[in-house]
Amino acid sequence: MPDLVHSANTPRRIRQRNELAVLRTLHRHERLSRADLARELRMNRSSSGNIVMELLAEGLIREVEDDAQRSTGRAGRPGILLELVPDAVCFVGVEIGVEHLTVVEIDLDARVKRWVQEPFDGKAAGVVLSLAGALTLAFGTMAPDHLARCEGLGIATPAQMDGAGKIRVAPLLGWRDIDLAGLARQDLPPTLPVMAENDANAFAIGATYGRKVSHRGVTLLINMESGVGGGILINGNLFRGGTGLAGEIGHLRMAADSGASLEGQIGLSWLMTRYQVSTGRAQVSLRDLLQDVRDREPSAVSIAEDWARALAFALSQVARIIDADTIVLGGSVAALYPLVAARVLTHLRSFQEDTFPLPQISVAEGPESGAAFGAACMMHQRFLSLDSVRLSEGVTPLS
Amino acid sequence: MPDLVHSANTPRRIRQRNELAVLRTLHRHERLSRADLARELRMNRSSSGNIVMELLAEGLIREVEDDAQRSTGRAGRPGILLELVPDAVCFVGVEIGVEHLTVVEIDLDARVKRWVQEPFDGKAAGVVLSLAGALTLAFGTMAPDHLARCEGLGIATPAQMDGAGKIRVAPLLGWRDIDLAGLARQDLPPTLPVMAENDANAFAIGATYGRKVSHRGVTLLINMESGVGGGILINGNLFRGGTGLAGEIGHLRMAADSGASLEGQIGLSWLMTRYQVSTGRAQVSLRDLLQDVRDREPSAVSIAEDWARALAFALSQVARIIDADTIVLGGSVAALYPLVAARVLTHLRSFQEDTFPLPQISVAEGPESGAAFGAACMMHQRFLSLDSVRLSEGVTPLS
DNA sequence: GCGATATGTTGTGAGGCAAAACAAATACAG
DNA sequence: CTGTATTTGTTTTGCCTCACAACATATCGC
Repeated sequence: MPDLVHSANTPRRIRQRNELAVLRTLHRHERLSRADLARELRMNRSSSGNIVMELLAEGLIREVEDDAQRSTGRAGRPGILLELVPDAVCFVGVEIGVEHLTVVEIDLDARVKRWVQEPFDGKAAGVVLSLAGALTLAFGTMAPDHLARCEGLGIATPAQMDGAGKIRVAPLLGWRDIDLAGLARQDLPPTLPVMAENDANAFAIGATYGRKVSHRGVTLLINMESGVGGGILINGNLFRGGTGLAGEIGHLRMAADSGASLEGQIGLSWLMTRYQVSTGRAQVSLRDLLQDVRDREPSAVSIAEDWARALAFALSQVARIIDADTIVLGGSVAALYPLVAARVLTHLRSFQEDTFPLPQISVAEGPESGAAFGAACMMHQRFLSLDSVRLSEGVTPLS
Repeated sequence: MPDLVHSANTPRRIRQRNELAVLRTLHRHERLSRADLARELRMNRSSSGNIVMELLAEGLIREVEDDAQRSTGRAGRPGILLELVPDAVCFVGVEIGVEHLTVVEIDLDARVKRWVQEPFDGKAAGVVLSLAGALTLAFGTMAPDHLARCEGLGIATPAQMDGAGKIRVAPLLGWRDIDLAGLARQDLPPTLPVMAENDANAFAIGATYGRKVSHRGVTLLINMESGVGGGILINGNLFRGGTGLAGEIGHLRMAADSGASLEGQIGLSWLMTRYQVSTGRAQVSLRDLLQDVRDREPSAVSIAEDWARALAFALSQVARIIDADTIVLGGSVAALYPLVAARVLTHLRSFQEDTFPLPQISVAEGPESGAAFGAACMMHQRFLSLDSVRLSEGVTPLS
């Protein structure tokens, strides 16, 4: 976060800020001319032209060849559209989970170029083997020139992180006090930025990153699997909280006088256990439960109703505190939501006063939702921020 | 909020940023020399000297005369200490409450120069009379040259505000859809910045503003009177949420299957009602209750215990979601906290896993806690931000 | 008294943006 | 088809801000 007080503002920094502004604007709007950029950023055409010239030379952007776009209908000389060069750089996200290693590679457009997953016993492997396996899966088959274009590695793990990015404790993996990013840097080019992040937070970043909408405002992401995690985004930026645990709502209490946690009432484990009891079958799956709910099977509907009520309670608690205007549900259990959306909204309304605005609720979909993708997006976001390594090239050590 | 994308960065803006950085650093550190400033802001001594020269000419800062400070013990020429000129500007905060009008005036050091309160029936008065009364109380006795130095008016009311700063609805006052700041501007110099804010949010700003500590991190403020309001600060900046209602925890539900709200279990009304019932007395006061708790009067202790438990539950819910590292309790009811702090912490610990760090809890004190003071601080903060009017002097209308 | 050290000030140079002027490319009117 | 209006991209000029280096100033310690 660029702190007004602690950063000097030199003429060189102006240029860096403006270059980033051009890149970010181009990422948002896909294709713009130099004049469009000047209008959007409220700078002179001469300035935008100058900055564009530099970015063209760096190979980060290019002029669009497509002549179909040229006929604009307006009078005047048509502008030359500019766009990001997707393959100019790449970003890799890795998720070290309890059961899988997942690797996602995205380009400068933040589009997925590669998705790899392999089974993995995170608890048994230990830190060193886990990391080695993840790095091999990520970079093992990558050509040297491709690796050289990599501008960031993000690592997501189910761990509590401290403010400095070190793992405080990861119960599911049995880890404690580990500087995962630091360890990874030892086996990678020294210029490659590496960051580690909690998997729920990474998921939160990824779940909204591609979308044009909802970059503005407060978004709550909830990831529902066996456990229930969450993350909060404020104006598209991750809100980590005082100790990196913001949004971790799985252990939210359902009442002062009850030991029940949210995770225990809307998580996959609880759903499957209840479904198992109600059907009497030994083998049950989420897919079956969903079908039974669709078929209005009474016992399944009852389970779904309880789920909806617990979810609505949690959402109302969170909405009351952070006043989120958008809520995105992810994880396999999220598939249950569309079947009971009306019930959730009814409960939500009953928990709030009439004047309190209800948030928009949607379900995350597609392969582009997951902690690995989010970790890659985190590095993409970093590349387009003032922390970018591109900016530190010119620093000279104090003599 | 300075948006990287939507603001051009001109050489002129560098200077503005750096002037602000000097003012803010001086506000934080009280007294610094030019060389100190250069080190702190990582700029050249010549630059800091140049900026200081300009600020001296503007009359916002001055050189300290006090020669006692000069002997530093170190070798080398001692620096000339600089400090803000407190009376160079002033900021006024107004609280239009249900029962009182309150006005607070602070100086550039953010110290209280004036505090006025008068009884008032907000519900009966209506918008126009309320505002007129508030403005008269604030500016009626102010000399013209003093008014000219006023650089901001903040208005706090018990109202839901939208993102643009307009009142959506204020149930306690019976108001709806009112642009309070706009109305106030009509009767004031056009250059005077005016902002309206929810009283709980204003309180939150004020409760931490003076302190050197806790400017960093996430702070939750809770104001407990008849009602219970709250506000969230992230790195010293108010977090308003998607619709300006973040931190409004008074109506937090205590359980999914109960209609009880937090306000109904820790607010002043509930405390007094229960105390009244337990003592059988017709007239009871908070002061009496506190004394009875100190005297270990069993029924009073029981009330306090329930209060502690409900408070701990609410704090644990909030901590789980926003991961606050600091909690500040305010309002008259907060006086109960020191008597049961240990109980609250015990409950809080029982609601959380062992690995979850507990926040620091403290009680706001002194006249410098209140919505009016907070509203004044909000304008002080604005003066030292990029939104400051000082910066818009040089803008030329587009030709 | 003298060197060491730190501060404040001055002059020079480089980097960045805005404004204005100009060349290029298109639409439209006649 | 020609000329005008309009918009874009480029070039030139000038101004502003900062960093750097050099110098004058002030204090401490020997």
